[in-house]
This record gives sequence, C-alpha cells and structure tokens, in this order.
Amino acid sequence: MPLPPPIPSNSSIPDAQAVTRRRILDAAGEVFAVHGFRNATVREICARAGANIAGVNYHFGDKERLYREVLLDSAALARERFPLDGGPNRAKPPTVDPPDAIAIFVRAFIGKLFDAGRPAWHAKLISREMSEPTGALEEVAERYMKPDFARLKKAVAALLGPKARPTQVRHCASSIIAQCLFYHHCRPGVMMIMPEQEYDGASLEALAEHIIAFSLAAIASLRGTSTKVAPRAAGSTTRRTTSNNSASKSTTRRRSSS
Amino acid sequence: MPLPPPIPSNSSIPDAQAVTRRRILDAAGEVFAVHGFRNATVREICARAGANIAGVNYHFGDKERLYREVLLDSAALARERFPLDGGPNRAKPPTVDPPDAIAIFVRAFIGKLFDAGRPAWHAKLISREMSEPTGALEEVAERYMKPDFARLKKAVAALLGPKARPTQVRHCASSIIAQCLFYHHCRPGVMMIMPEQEYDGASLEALAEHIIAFSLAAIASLRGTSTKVAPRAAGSTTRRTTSNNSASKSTTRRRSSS
DNA sequence: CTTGACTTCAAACAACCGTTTGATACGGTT
DNA sequence: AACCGTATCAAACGGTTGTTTGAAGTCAAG
Repeated sequence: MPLPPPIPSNSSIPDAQAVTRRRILDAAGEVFAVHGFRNATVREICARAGANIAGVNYHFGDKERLYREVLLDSAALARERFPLDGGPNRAKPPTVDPPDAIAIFVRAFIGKLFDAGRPAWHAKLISREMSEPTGALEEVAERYMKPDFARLKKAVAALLGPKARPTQVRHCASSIIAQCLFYHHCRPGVMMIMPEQEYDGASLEALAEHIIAFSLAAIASLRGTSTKVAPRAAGSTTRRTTSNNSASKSTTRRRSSS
Repeated sequence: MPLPPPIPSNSSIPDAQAVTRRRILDAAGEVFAVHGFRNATVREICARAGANIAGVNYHFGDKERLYREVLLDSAALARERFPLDGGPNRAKPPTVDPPDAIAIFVRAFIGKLFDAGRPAWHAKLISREMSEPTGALEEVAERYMKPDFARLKKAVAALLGPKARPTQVRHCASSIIAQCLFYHHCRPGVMMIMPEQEYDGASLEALAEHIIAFSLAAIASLRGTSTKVAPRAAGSTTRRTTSNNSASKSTTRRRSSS
C-alpha cells in the first residue's frame, strides 16, 4: 500500500524543498486568480513555476489542498498589506471616532481590492469564491471577514445611535461593503456600461471618497429612525421634505396611485 | 463538404423540432446557472432535458452558441417578468417623480435577483459572467443593462440637482446598483458572515426598503455639493483629521488639491 | 565511495470532455 | 408503396484533465 507523499515536518531545511514549494504557490495564485479553481490546470501552474507536473501532488498532495493554501496565504498577505483597521501603527487603536473608522475601512478596502501586486490575487480568488464556493471560503470568512465586518458594524452602530436595531446596523454596514465590492467584482460589466470609469489611483481615490461621503450622509440621515420618523440630514441643504418618497412603505402595493 | 446543421428557418413547424430545442434550452439554463459555462457538461444538460448527447450540436451547433442563446433568452424573460421601469402598464410612463422611479427600480431589481423561477437563472448567469466574461455579456450589456442604467442615472440626476457633475451622478447610481447586487452575488459569503440574514419575501422587502431609504437619504444630502470640494463628514463630529491611515500611500499625496 | 532519504523528472494512466459519425426511426409527399 | 428531408440515437473519436509511477538526480552523512 503506497503511502501518501511523505511531507516531512523537518523545518530545518528551508532551501531545497521550500523554494519550489513557494514558486508553485505563487504561480498557482496567479493562475487560480485568472482561471478559477476548476478551469486552472496544474500543467499551467507548474509550467509557470518552472516545476514538474508532479510537483503539485508531491508538495501539496492535491490540487484542492494547493488551492486552499493559496487562498489562506493570500488572505494573510492581503491583511498584512491593507489592514482594514488602519494597522497596528495607529496612534489610538481602540478609540477612533466612527466616521474616521469608516473612512479608513473604505480606503483600505478599495486599496486592497484594486492592488496590482500579490494581494490582488486574493481579491480575485475571493470574488470567484463568492459565485462558486469551494469549501475553502469558510476558514477565510471566519478568520478574516467576520472580525472586519464586526468592527465596521461597531462604527456604524455608534453613528446610528443607541436606538438602532441590529438589522439596520447590519444593512448599513452591508451597504458600505457592497459599494466597495461592486466596482471590483462587476468590473467587466462596469467597463461595458460606463466606459468612462477609470481605475487609476486618482479615480479610485475619488471613488473611495464618494463611498465615504455617500454612506456617512445616509447613516447620518437614518440616525434615530427605527422605521420612519423625520430623518436628520447632515449636509448644508437639509431639505429632505420628508416627502412622498414611498421609501417607508413596507407592503409596496399602493403608491398613491389610481 | 458537409454543411453545418440545417437549422431551417421554417417557422411553421413548431412541434417536432422546437420542443426538444426548448427542453435543451431550459435544461441548459439550470445547468449553466449552477456550474458555469465551462464546468457545465453537455452530457448533464442533455440528460436533464431527456435528449441525446448529440442534440446540443444538432440544434445549436455548439456549446458556446447554446450558452449564448440561453443568456439572451433568459435576459428577455427576466426583463419581461421584472421590468425595472415599472412595466408598460404604469399610468404615467415618462413622468414619475424621481424618488418613485428609484424605489421602483430597486424593488424590481431585488425581485429579479432573488426570483426562484426561470429568470433566476439569468441573475446567476450574469453574476458568473461578471467574474468570467465569455463574450456573450456584451450583447446583454448593450441591449439590457445600458438602458436600465441610463434611466436610473436620469432619476438620480434629477434628485442631485442641476449642478451635479456626471461623475457624481454615475457614482450615486452605481451605489444603488451595488447595494442590490451585493446580497445576491456575495450570498455564500454573506451567509457565513451574517447567518441571521434571511431571504424570504419579507426579508427581501425590508432589504429593498433599506436600500431605498439609504440611497435617497444619501442623495438628498449630497444635493448641491460638487464632488471635489472638501469632503464634509456627516454627523456631529466633523473632524476628519486626514489621518495617518496607511491606505493612502500610493501617488495620493494631496486630496484637497483643487 | 557507498548509502539512503529526499526531490525532480518524463512518461503513462484512467477518466472525462465536446464533438462527430453513421445508422435508424419518423412523417409527409408523390 | 416508395421516396426523402428531418430528427434522434448509440457509439466512438481526439483531446485534455488530475494523478500516479518508477527511474534518475541531488546531497549530506557514514
């Protein structure tokens, strides 16, 4: 009975084995990001890594386990490069005022999504993992996404006030994340529908500022409204007229019609 | 020289040929929506349609052309079932006030995305087409997405006022679409990160109402503010210390340039 | 030099894919 | 009945996939 590949736990030989292992890992990140898990071929990965076809199975045992390691490795790298809480070198780790926390979150998120380096693989991989989860998503969600989302919710809750219901907090936090993810994930469609949208540094910065302004304005207006009640707009023009905007209807049937 | 499959334009024989053609088309919609284009197999499609394996090539010539027809067919069906402008049976086709137009758009969009019937294939197919465009996306974008997006932009522009720049209008319209798409496209991740989110009719309705309220409040607050002026934070604490977050590292030196 | 654990290599394997083929069954026309 | 264009069928083809195999190479220790 043939044993599976040895995989020695000998951590004192960093050179000979680890170097091709890392090369395969990096090449796999590129190929998986471009083609997805199933459409990527170990032949292309090994060719790009300059390794033999059997290298994947020898070093990782399996195409799926290779993908798992690629995903987790890129997640760790992305968090290191783009910490969504501003990083450990911030002055006041626990106590930043909520608008700043949200602005930091959005800027770092946009930066992470549209980075051109290795962390960009992670964004692509996660994007594909959303349409077609492979089981490796669970660990990433638990270790990386949940804490970030909880932090964002805390900032949103502080802005919405103590009367905000958890559902409203979750919806508002989701709205922020949604705006960030849209341009990245729907990029092919966005490029067709609005070809004037660009993705250079300045355009992405303007995009982040829009998302921040849009979201902070909305949250400020929603403050204190459990479901209806007069909202409190933030900017200078505080008209809002509490008008017939049919946005506070629930059964969506009648709209002041016939 | 063997001719390609005949594909007679004889539209007076709706029975014999058209029935299996339609069965294959429907089965392909299901299978493509679940597995994507490349991972779907014509064997599974034909098995689910009760047809022979050669049926795809006989009736559609190609797996890719079958996919193309599935995508366009489902797009037409989805537009028919969930018209994003409220449909042709509205009382006042051209002149609805902008908040109502946005509310109608969001409700129809959410309904289309989370429908359980045949149009739901279309949402899944388009979602995959975003991560991995196959060339068939172009026609759908031109025929279906562009007009809907233009209509949404018009409503947003009316709310933002005459001084709004096109970039701001586009960003705000994109924010609305982004919020709608997020829950559908990131559903696997959303279910892991916020398991309390449900997808029954009432939850989806509440979700649509949140998106409407959030977006209308944001747009109302942004009215009259040009995009590039000093980004004013909402809420009470307007400090905005242009803080030292590590996310603005690239070429982004100044952000209040003009 | 010899040994032996570890790594790499070319080649092959079985399984699956989209597509093609040639035969067969059907249905209306002459 | 004989004919013919059409539709369906089982079977097979060539190609690609992930994985396995056994030999060859590498390199430090004995």
